[in-house]
This record gives sequence, structure tokens and C-alpha cells, in this order.
Amino acid sequence: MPELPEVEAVVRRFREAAIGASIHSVQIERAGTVAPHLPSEFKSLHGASILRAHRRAKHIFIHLSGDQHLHIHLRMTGNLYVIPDYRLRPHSARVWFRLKDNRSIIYEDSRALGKVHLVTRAQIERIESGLGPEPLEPTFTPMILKAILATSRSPIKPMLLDQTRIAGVGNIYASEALWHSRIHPCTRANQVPVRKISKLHSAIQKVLREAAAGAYAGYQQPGTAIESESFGVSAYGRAGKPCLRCQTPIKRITQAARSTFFCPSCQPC
DNA sequence: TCGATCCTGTAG
DNA sequence: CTACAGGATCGA
Repeated sequence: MPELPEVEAVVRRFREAAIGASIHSVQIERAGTVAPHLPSEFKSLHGASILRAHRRAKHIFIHLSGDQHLHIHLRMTGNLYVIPDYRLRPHSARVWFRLKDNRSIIYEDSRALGKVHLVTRAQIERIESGLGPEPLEPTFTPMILKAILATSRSPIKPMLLDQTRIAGVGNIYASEALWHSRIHPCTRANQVPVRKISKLHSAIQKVLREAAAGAYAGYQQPGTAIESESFGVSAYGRAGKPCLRCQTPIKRITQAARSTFFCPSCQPC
């Protein structure tokens, strides 16, 4: 589910619900979600209060009292939210934090690929320093994108997923941005024509911004279908369906073991 | 730079 | 039953 806009929505909701709350206890239903930590290490969170939460790329960092920090990555199917009572938690709750006010913070993850880690401030800095620019921040300019593209000979679409180059673009929005900027996904990054670089830059921002607007309203708690991508999607998941610009059937290919969707007619090589 | 891998769920 | 899933890491 979550790409950058969805993670942003999760963090915003989390902040509204959880800042200022105090943790009563921590339940770890699945050790793998906190590995390589031991569940017992999380006892240090008992009594801690939640001070801040922020997002960097698709990473979530939660700052707690006592100079403690949680690092949460939702991966494919993770979700983080607060519910009124722990007994309402879904079957796929992997870690939950009972709050002193009786509510609970739930980390839910059906595929269990995501992680909930305890980290130090130094570790957070190390993680963040390894990431490329945030695509929705002013620091991400067409010139910066041009410089990033120049350093890679790999096909542009897998390159867009490389978090060390640009942080937060995922599989759906990579295909979408290329469709909007009419760039073939197999084009080598350093071969993208200069004229199309600014198109790509604005397409990345457009696609992420529009998704962000929908995600905050649409990213729901358990049981509700998560369909934030179902509106505004022009190429992703539309194999065989007509391109919205030229009616040519959208094609699906595999790149770096991920699906890519594009229009073979209006995204020429 | 690729393929395999971590997992579970759902669609075909 | 198989294929595939919006992520990221690891080893070859």
C-alpha cells in the first residue's frame, strides 16, 4: 500500500491521535517484526510519552521521552494507527502499544515484511543521510534531478525506485510519472533528453501531490478497502486497457522484478 | 545489476 | 492450483 503520500497520511493521523499520550505496555505478537531486537528490549518504553513523529521518505520515526526513538517501515502492507481499545485490533496486528488512556497504537501488517525498531538519534541520522532528496521538498529541483539522472546508466524506471537517489518514489508513482512525462521506462537515466527532465520533475511532484490529497482522506483503518490509487492512475495496473491519451493498449513489462506499465506509443524509446 | 528472499492474502 | 502484490536488502 504505502508509498510516500500514504506514509505521510499515516504520520499525520498518528500525530493527531498520539502526540502527548503515554505508553502503558507493549505487546509484540510477532518477534520477526522487531528483529533483530528482542521483545524484552521494548520494556524500556513502558511509561514513555510520545513527543513527536516525522516521516523521511517512507520511513516513520517516533520520538519518545527518555531519548528513545522508534523506527517504523511499513513496507508493502504495514499500517499504523490508534484505536479506542486493544480488543478491536485486527488479526494482523504484529505489535501494539497500550496507552495509559486505554487506547492502543496498532502496528498492523498482513505480510509482515515491515519493521518496528528501537533506534538511537545517531542511527536515525545515519538512515536519513543515506537517502536521496525528498521529491516534494523545495530542495528537489529540476537541476538536482538532472544531476541525479546523469550519474546513472540504468533504466529510468528502476532508477526512480532507488531510495538513495530519490527518496519516496514507489512502483506505482514511478510508472505514473513516466507516463505523464512521456518517457519510456527502459530509457537509460543519463539518456533522458534534457527537455523531458523538467517534465519528469513536475510529473513526479504532480503524481505525489495528488496522491497525498487522496491519501489523507482515503487511507483508512482495518476493514476498509485502501483504494487511494484507484483514482488518478493512468498507467499502473492498466495492462491491455487503452492509453488515456492515444488509445493504444497499455503494456506491462518486468524490470528488476517489478511490474512496469507504460504506453508503447506515446512513451517512445 | 539481477534474482532470490522475507511473508500473507487475494485474484484468476 | 499459480501468479502476483504499492518495498527493500542481500549475495552472487
